[in-house]
Amino acid sequence: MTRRAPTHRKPHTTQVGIDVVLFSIIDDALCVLLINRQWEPYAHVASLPGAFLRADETTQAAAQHVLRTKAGITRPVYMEQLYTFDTRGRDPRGDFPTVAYMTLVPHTAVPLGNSATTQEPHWVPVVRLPRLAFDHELIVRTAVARLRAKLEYTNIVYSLIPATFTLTRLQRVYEIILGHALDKRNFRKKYLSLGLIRATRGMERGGKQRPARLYRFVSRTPAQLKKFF
Amino acid sequence: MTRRAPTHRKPHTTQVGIDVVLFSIIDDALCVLLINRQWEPYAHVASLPGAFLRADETTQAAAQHVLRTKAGITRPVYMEQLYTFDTRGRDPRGDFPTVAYMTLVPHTAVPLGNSATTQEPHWVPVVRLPRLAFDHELIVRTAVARLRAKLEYTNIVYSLIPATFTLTRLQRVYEIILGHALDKRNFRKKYLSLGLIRATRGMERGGKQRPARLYRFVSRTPAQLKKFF
DNA sequence: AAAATAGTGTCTATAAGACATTATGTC
DNA sequence: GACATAATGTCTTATAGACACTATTTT
Repeated sequence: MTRRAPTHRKPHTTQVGIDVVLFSIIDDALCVLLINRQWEPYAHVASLPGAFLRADETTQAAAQHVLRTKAGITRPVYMEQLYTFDTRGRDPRGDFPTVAYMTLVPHTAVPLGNSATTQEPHWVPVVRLPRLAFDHELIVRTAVARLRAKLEYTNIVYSLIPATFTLTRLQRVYEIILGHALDKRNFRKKYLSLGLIRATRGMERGGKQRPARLYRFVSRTPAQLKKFF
Repeated sequence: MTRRAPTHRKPHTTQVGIDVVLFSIIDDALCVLLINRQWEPYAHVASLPGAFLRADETTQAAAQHVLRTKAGITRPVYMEQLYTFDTRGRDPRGDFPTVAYMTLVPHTAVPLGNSATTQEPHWVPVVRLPRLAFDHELIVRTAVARLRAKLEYTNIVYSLIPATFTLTRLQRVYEIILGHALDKRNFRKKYLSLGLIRATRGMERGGKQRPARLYRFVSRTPAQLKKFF
């Protein structure tokens, strides 16, 4: 930021929006958390949970605040800034930029149920998006694209699955997000060679079949990989 | 953006910064355009050209306006939104977010020289950055990382070189930005196989040696590639 | 033993990387 | 003809992708 010449014009200020795209895998579908708007504009239309940036708050803190108050998420999850949207005419109240964040949580981490502050949050598969308020469809599509891309060269799936998981489950998550089937043997060969996960001593029982070995991520913090999928 | 409940609190508004990282290749170095600040804070310290977002202006339009007024760039160049920075304490005048854009121009497109509005713009190799105002060093580093990454899977180099160019020159640009040497035969084999560029009938004369064939990009618009470098 | 999913290896095709010589201009 | 850069191809290695059967548990 460069300071302007000292003119006498009052500096322009604007509201800044914060929107959060919260992804989770539910019932073998990539879902996004939506709420129903209560007031105009777009009353009763689905939208992303969001807020206005408040004084002395960073956009990241604001996004975390949205997660807490709108989705009841308190545990740390993966979160990254997605993009700052400011298409003209996105909001009938006037133009202002909105900083969108993308977050990932295992579905077990999200308490659902309506409360006074939660405005009927609900999960919707991204392939069945309803009409969304503002430019939120664009935001969701951008987030899906980012998620798919990042899946290929980072380890961020760790944030979508429980601490321990079977390789079949991990592969399923990849298939759900990427939208196409993967070869079982190639997936295992490649994933194990990355060194990101390690076998535990546990087995997943409960099915009517041979139990599967449980794995876990060596590290549950974001990492970039040279080569991936 | 979700509208808040109709409280009686006045909505918070803030200034929004716009900063532009303008890259060009000059004298075989990746350079960034800096200006010298005239006023506090950080008077006489180098900084990125920037501005405050004005009323009824998109961030992209604001970035383009900065390009025009601070760097004299009128021709279309490659520009993309980089990231929105809002680290605490970046600006002693208070915290507000700043939307950074990254743009690329061939050095021939940039008229240099000081004018009333240009505050001594000058090109500085990114490997020899001086002290920068605010969090501009972080912004430049982020931009360099983005540029390097994008070089590998997009065709955006077209915006850094003249309309026609030799393969040696193109390779040089890649080497300069990536920071390491590339094999001549492998580079040509791979680049030509991508189908992004086409040989012209022209040759580059002027040296004391065998003239080199001139090529040009088939399309000078951004494109994503499946595989690249 | 039937059902259901777990788990495993080879072969082929493609891409990446190392590497040196000949060609064609200018002076 | 000396100089300077242009232009070109092969071989090796690594990675990606296709592909099918055996193993282990539950009921």
